[in-house]
Amino acid sequence: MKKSKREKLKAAGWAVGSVQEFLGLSESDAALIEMKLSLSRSLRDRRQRHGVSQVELAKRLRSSQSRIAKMEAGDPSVSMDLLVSSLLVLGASAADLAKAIRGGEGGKSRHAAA
Amino acid sequence: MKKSKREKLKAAGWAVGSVQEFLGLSESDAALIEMKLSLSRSLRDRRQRHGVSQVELAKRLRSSQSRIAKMEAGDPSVSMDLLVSSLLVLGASAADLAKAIRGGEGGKSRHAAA
DNA sequence: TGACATTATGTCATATCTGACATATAGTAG
DNA sequence: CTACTATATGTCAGATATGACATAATGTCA
Repeated sequence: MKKSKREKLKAAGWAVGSVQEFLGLSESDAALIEMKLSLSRSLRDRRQRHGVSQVELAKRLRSSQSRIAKMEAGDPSVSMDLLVSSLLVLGASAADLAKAIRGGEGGKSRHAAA
Repeated sequence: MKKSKREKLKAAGWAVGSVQEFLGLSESDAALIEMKLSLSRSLRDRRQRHGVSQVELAKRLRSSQSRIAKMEAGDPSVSMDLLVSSLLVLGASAADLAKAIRGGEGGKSRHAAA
């Protein structure tokens, strides 16, 4: 898929949502990126709701704090596998994942459950 | 996550469904693997329904026929990113993806739509 | 202010994934 | 049988992702 474009996106600072428009990004490339961003938002939400620090999550994942940070920052260098693994480790179900992929759960609901 | 276990799984021939049991596979590792298998089944289904050959799909993805075959065979060497990209290229929507991840659409419905 | 916890950013060696290629194995038609 | 198309399997050099590490922000509490 040519990673260079994703790098450019990151560099450009871009507003979240509807990524595509600004460079010749194919329909499906854009969709994939938005999915990953949605997952990364879900990850931060879920981690915080569970009161887990990045360091703690890194331990559970046998990864490192810096990689968790990159995940949550939507860094292009993180794979979908890692994002999904992280959510699973935080107890997300397949249904939760499905919702996250759709873009659901992105914003903080005002009166969220624990 | 230690890829070695996945390799073993592949080597063992395993029956599809409920992968976990047989080696000390963590709950979430197993879930990830089952998700990927579900995606690979969806991929084959969708590709065939669309009457697209592996060679043709490879072209659209700028990948190669052998990689498509590996994807559909559930080879441990394929990333979730690639599986998802492939489905997207075949016109799958986020909702379709969500369903696939859940394990939905695994079996061929007898009177499926085009 | 300082001491501490948490998160962000950058770099790098190594592990893993990827496309390409060769080749094998069906299946089908002539 | 041959020729052709589709799919499977193995290998490998090059690309990308990964964990680890250092270090910089940022925040909090006294």
